[in-house]
This record gives sequence, C-alpha cells and structure tokens, in this order.
Amino acid sequence: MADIQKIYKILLNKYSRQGWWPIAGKYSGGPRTEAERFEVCIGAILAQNTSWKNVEKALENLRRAKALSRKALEKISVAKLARLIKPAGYYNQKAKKLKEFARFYQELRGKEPEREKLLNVWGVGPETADSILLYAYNKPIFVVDAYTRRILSRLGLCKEAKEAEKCSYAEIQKFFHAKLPRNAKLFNEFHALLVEHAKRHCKKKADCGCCCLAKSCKNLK
DNA sequence: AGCCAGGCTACCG
DNA sequence: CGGTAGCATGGC
Repeated sequence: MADIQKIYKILLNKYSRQGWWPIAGKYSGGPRTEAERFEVCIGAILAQNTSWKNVEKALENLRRAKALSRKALEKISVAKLARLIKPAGYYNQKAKKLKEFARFYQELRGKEPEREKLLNVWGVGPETADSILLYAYNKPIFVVDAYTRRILSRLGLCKEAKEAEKCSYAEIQKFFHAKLPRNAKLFNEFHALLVEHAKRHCKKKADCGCCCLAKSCKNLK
C-alpha cells in the first residue's frame, strides 16, 4: 500500500538529505540572519517557473551589484533591477514583484508574515507564500508544486475518487497536512525530495526504469 | 531545435 | 468558480 509516510522513507533512503534551501549550499533548519531570510524570499520569487540554475545567476548578479537586500531593492529602479535578474526569465514581471515584496517586507518590521498577507502581495501566489513560510520562516506548511501534483497523481494518491491532477492546491496541501506530523524539517526535506524524484524519474514523460516508487505506483498497473 | 523549468496575473466564459 | 495566454532566459 502506498501511504505517504512510506513514500517519504523510500525517497529519503534513495536520495538522502537534500539540504534545501540552498544558500551557498548551507541550509540548516532555517535562515539565521535577516539577510539570509530575505534572500530566501527573493529566491522563492525568482524561482517561479524557472530552473534553480538560472535563479542562482540572478542572485549572483544581485549580490555583485549589492542589490540583494531589502533596502537596496527598495531604492533600485525597476529597469536596473530587471537587467540584473535577466537570467531568471520573466524579468520585467519579476523585477516588479521583487520591488513589491521589498516594500511588504519593510512593513513587517521583523514580524512573521501571515499567509493571507503574503497572498495579498502582488506576485506572491500560494506556492511562493508557502515556500517563504517554510523555507524562510521555518513554519510547518507543506509546499505544493507541479512536481508534487504530478507524482501524487501518478501514484494515485490525494483523493481516492479524484486524480491529483484535478485536485486544487489546497486539497493537495490538506492531504499532506492530514497524514504527516507538523514538522518544518520534515516538510522541507519531503518537498525537496519530491522535486529531486520528479527531475530524475517522474518527468513529464515518465522514466519509470528503476524508479524507487514503482511498487507503490498506480501508473504502472 | 525543441522542450522544459521549484508560477502568477489578468481576463475570459 | 475553472481554463488559459502571456511572461522569457538558459540548459539539456
């Protein structure tokens, strides 16, 4: 039977710890400084529908230009910002999103954001909001993305009578919240493992050869 | 040489 | 509500 905790154990055993969020490869239980926390938020926005490699280039450009801070982002022009984050794609939209977020972050004055407030920020949708809560604030909120939906769908999980592909973001998130202990470290690792598994095997065009979840997968029956 | 990537907004019916 | 065009670069 394919219970979700078992899936986690198999994936962890197969790929070992992923160690997201990758700030210079050293994440351990959440950001330690405000600067690091802010950087995770910026990374979450830049990563929208974009490969992490390209996000890293954009982050590096920002770092070199000393523009990777709330204050700097509030001051920089949208045009200049767009030029710096070009490698991350959608650079005009994302430049505006980063400016909007910097302003929101300033208004927080060090407080933790509520999910609803995050969702009210232009450019922040459910996945980005939850990524920020989980990876920047270490809150036990499960992040659902296209990979998560695809893997769940193929496994045949989420709603018994309903394909996960057709489940809403909230439904899929509820599924994980209901079946797992509320633990940020677990959620962090699990999400990262799902991404890794989707990249290696559960691609758009499924590559089921030596997939560690084959025995639990409805797709192969 | 396509396809795809750690989505979101705006607008449509 | 659900569905979809538009946004855009770089890697494989």
